[in-house]
Amino acid sequence: MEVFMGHPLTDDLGFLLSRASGAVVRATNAALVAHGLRVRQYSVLVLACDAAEGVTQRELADVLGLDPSQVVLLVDELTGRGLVERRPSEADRRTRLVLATDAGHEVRAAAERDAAVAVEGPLGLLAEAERDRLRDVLTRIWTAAG
Amino acid sequence: MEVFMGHPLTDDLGFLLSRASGAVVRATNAALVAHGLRVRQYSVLVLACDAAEGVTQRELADVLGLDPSQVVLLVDELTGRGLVERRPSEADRRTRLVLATDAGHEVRAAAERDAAVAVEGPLGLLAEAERDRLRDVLTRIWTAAG
DNA sequence: CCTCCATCGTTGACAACCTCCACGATATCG
DNA sequence: CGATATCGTGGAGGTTGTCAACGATGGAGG
Repeated sequence: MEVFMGHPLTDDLGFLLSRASGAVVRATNAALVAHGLRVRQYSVLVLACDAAEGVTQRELADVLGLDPSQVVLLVDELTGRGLVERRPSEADRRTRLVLATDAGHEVRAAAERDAAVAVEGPLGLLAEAERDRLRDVLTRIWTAAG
Repeated sequence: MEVFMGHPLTDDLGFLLSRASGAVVRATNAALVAHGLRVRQYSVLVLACDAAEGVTQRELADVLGLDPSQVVLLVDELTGRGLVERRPSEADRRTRLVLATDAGHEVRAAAERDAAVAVEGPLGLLAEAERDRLRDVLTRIWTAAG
């Protein structure tokens, strides 16, 4: 593998980004199977759990960078497992608020613990200062891309 | 969007990683359509171009983190467009070396230029020192994940 | 009030991608 | 020679990304 170090491709930030991202996602997914979740669903669950008043599906799509049609399916799966529920909004009857159930909060807490452990593999040897710096850089890349 | 800053999810490195990765890949793909390529094929082409003696498909799979069966299809598409060719290896007749054609080298050079421009959007505002640091961190994440 | 236009959720379709399993051909080790 | 491993290939099944259309609702302007 060292043969490829210094290679034009392995120096490419885009390539490194997707490679690292894939590795972390894989590790997280492996940890989440125990809870019957994939990263995608887990992300929706977390956002629903942290929004006391609920989240609209449009907001979920914007934050996660997904097409609204994907959010529909994700929420469908989560409601099917009784982890979240859709509630009509009184303010805007076009939207449907997604709220986490009690079971949803429990699963989220358990999954969050396992996911954190799994991610220690790829990210464990990063110092806290490095993580902060990485967070900052990645956030800037994201916002710059619009 | 600012509503979600400081949120448990938007602080998650895995989430930020896949979000930033997706943004860069999208931008790169948009730039590559003009050359009839996607990032995946482009990566294979680059590796083939830079290996004067050719690359085995196994090596491609390892470097790119892909299943060997995916590499087959990618090389098929590139050969179909006349950008690379498969040549039997004399040393090991199980393997087939992938080499870039003259047309492949030309397309690679043109695509590389456009891709670099497209990526300036998401990555442009990073200082050179930051890019180096990011490269280092991402490489370590990748190798740590095995 | 009413009309025009934007937005939200939903559905459907299609291409791309990932993951796993199995096979034939070849290499390597004992 | 024989057992085992590796390389490329093919195929199946599930997940993701992207796009177009639709009904229902909201909002702005006449």
